[in-house]
Amino acid sequence: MEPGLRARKKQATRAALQAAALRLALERGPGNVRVEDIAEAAGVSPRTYNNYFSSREQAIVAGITADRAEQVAAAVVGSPAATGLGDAVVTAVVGLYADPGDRPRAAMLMVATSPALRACYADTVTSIEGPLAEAIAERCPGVDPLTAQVLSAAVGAAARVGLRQWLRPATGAGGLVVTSGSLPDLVRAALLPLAPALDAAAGR
Amino acid sequence: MEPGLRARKKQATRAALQAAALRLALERGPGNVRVEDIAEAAGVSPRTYNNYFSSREQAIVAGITADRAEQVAAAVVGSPAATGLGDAVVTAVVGLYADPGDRPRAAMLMVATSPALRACYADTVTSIEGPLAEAIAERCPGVDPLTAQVLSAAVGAAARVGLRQWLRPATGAGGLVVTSGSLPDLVRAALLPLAPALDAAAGR
DNA sequence: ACGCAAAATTGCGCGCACGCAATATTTTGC
DNA sequence: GCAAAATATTGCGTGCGCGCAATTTTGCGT
Repeated sequence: MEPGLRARKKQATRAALQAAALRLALERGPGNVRVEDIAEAAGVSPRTYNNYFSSREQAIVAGITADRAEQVAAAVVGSPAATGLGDAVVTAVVGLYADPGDRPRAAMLMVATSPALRACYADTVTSIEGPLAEAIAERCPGVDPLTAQVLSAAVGAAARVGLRQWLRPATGAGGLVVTSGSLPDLVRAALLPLAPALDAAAGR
Repeated sequence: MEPGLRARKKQATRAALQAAALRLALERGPGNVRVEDIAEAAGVSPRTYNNYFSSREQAIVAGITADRAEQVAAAVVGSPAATGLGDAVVTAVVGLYADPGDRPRAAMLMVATSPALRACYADTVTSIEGPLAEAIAERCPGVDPLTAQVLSAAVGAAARVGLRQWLRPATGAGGLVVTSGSLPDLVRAALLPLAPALDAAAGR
């Protein structure tokens, strides 16, 4: 059964809201954009905005991190069967942060600047946990569903730590090493300590 | 240097706010308590409330989960040196959820009922991550600080999953096993998959 | 004891999130 | 096609979170 007019229109307005939010935030700065503005730009009532997104920042970051979840899940189930679960997951997640061009880079800079956006952006990794858990369960039919959930939640948490580390504005004083490498490397480093747990669960 | 009058008074009003919030929430139900009420009960301005807590629910849950963080950290560094890091951490965290009496149980029931409180309660485990990371670093001087952070974040995430599982209102339909055991057992089960990662990091 | 600087409290105003009920639009069944 | 059921959009009202500036309280040196 195809989506139907209703669902398609819903997706359309959602996309319009995301696009409008991102555009306005980029050209005015995130602090100078009210929900009213976004709603107007998308041709919809302010109240309707909050039917789609439950915070002002959500639409902006949603415009950046569109379909992370499906990406990771697909990468995990699609990785060669020979590789261990740890490698598969780490590679899949790191793949999300390979630099994809120029427009996104400006967006990331904006995210790094605004604390509210940082927080919201970190929260988006939560959205991958569900699909990732399913992917793990599918790849390793033997594991307890709860274990799969736990592992994916742990992966999410680790990714958040890596993210946080990357967009830390350089604390200055006490920090011994402030040089944060490239994002993918940082995320990989953050995920690595979890590999033993993943492999142990996979190996039963 | 002892706290000084200033800091002590601050702690006093914070405690008063927590107590008032918890009391009012228990006797009226969490939905029927406005910030204004809590502030008034604590003899302070509504604006001041938000100088101490940044959400309406925070004061309530703070009244329940007082000094979790120090507890866990102490338990980790204080556990016998012979036990592996995995066992030490698991035991320490599980120890937080040993049933401590009757008043807390009523409070937990209230938390389980209100979605907003559930979310806020889950967020509180985040507060243990910092101290836990320090404790891990102290116990195993060899490990990378980033690794310590990652592991404690993962532990927090796992604990959240256990919590969520426990206070799930029984989805009914598709759930094969809805019988959730006791909270401590559930949390232990959730933490167990991470033990390999902890031990691996500790053993270098 | 006194006054001054630091810090906490307070009032004010703005925008946001959301429940609720009314309204408009789409889908379904005939 | 068309009425009815299902679902989406909107306006309104309430409470919340917080930046800002004025005011009060606290701590300390002399």
